[in-house]
Amino acid sequence: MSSNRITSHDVAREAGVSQATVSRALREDSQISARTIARVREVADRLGYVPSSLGRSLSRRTTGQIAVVAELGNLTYPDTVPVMHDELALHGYRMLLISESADKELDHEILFDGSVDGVILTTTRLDSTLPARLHAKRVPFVFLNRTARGVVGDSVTADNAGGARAVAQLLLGEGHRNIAMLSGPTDMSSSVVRERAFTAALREAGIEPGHRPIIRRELVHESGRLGWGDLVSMRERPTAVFCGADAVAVGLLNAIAEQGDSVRRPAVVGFDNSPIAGWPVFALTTVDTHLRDMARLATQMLVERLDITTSGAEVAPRKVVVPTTLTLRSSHVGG
Amino acid sequence: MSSNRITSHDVAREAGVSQATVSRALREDSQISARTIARVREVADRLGYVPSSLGRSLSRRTTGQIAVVAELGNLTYPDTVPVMHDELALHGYRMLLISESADKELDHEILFDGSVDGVILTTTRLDSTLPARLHAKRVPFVFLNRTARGVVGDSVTADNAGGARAVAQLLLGEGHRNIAMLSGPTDMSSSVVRERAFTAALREAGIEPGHRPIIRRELVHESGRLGWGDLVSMRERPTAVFCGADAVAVGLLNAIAEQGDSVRRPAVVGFDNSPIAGWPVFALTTVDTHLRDMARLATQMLVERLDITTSGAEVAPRKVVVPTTLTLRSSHVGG
DNA sequence: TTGAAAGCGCTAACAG
DNA sequence: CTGTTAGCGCTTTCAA
Repeated sequence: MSSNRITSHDVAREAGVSQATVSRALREDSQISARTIARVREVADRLGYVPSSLGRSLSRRTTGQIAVVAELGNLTYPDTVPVMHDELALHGYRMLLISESADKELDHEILFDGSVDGVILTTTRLDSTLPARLHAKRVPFVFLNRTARGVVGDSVTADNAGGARAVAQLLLGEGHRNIAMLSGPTDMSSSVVRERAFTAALREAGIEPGHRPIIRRELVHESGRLGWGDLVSMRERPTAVFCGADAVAVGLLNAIAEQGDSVRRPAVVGFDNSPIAGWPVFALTTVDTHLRDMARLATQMLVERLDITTSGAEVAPRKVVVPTTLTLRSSHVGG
Repeated sequence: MSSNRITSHDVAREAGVSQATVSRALREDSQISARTIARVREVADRLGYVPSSLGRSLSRRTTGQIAVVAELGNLTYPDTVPVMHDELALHGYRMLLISESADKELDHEILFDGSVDGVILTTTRLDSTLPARLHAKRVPFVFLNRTARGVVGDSVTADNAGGARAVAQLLLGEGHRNIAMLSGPTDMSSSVVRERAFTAALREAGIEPGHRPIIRRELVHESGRLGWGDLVSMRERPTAVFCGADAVAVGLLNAIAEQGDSVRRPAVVGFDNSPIAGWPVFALTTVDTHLRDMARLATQMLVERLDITTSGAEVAPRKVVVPTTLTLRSSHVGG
């Protein structure tokens, strides 16, 4: 039935002050007398008053909320989301986690209906219209490890090209001459860059097209399993495989494990250095993208952007590229 | 500078109707003439008008938003969150994902400040004050695979006791007589029930206390690794280990793998049947709690509860217990 | 079928 | 230091 919500009016009446005074006292806003503050506080506590974020947001024209668009299936983000959450809290913002699956694009209505002050994009595809729509609606945003076609915006990206080149050199140095890549979709900026740099490095080393087959799928566990099926059916089976993400590499290693010890395992290298890569059963050699650092950086950039926007100033978008680190374990030696 | 937001007033002016008519037309609310609806729609689209959820929520006294309190470290929830999201969407609700870490309890302010209509609790500890506070503030909620001490509320739980008993029988049937348990914290309802039922089953089978050691830690990967350290230091090393969650079992198997093939591996059984349990490298025998079904059920219960609350009726809390299924793979035979 | 007006709970001038 | 008064953008009577 009736909404039992306690409002600032209730507190005001009970404390014998005006509603505005309650509002101020609870925010320690202007110079309200210590006595009044104490009294209002006491009454508010006693009544269990919690200010309505709806009323506040509507009145202030700012919500203090930031949306993080993340993909649940992605193994890397249980790591990064807490970082963003804490960094946002540090600056007085609340995090709204928007979960997105690769298959179905969300309507994203919540990003446009005034529920949030800004957005961190971690899943955006190259041809997504989302960034442009955010731009048109003046919703500040930042890309984390992604970019979109023809869209200007703050971004933090790993040095995907450098990482991929390092992998190429590692594998070539180990003597491999037939190296496959289990790459990601062509509309995923990070994956495209990795693939391109990797291919280029192999080409420069004189590896022929037939000896650098590329298979593209979503960068998920299942793709690694499917990839193994593709590899074994090749006439000359590659001796090494570069996976566009750790999730794929792990799927591949799982598929191989399923065959038992009979098969000769190719060298396998991943990308991301997600926690699972370090699990002894995989001991995955991979490229550390320092995602937690990237997440913190992206968050800070968005917060700064929010300040800039509020102040009415104009500052050009900033693009930060974070160096990667090759992380050697044992999967890059075949078995 | 100024907030460029387009409001229903802007649309009204442009369409030559009143603001109220815009509101109605866009909701196809009362009997607005088809012509007016069409015109308003056209103008709204052209102007890129998106209704403010703040204004709507404040006016309606209901937000259409449901918070899901989940733990990011938990391996099971990338599976369940999409289920809840879709089920909520089906009923016209939006999901707000609140990430919680085991270490630091969030302030949960957002659950009380009018931002949401209801809450799904998936991480609550036995002695958490959260459920009681929600109850006091009349915020409808439902427990998913959890309960709290002395709190009445709708809940969906797995038959944790039945599952644990099934594991005991399996291990006893395999001839084990010295069975350890890597259990969870004593303030986690699901874990407490599993441990209690398991211990009882072993006791009934005449297994002596010294042959059913229990080690309690958070139900996370790291605990499995630490647990292996504890096990190897025992005078009579257990031949089988029951883990309170798949995450622990996987950590344990990882620790064992680290030692190489030299060690005799104990039988290992997990709980949850999270996707990782099915990975060939682990082939984890475990108890399927059918978490996706549970998640759907919990969501439906909350939606019903919301309807009940709105209608002003009184319906006693419902407790649903979902049967578990023992899922045999190969980890329950030692090596 | 539509408009005018009140109000959801808060913040923010403006007085005093 | 505190009260009064306008809104923030929407929904919802009540009239017309």
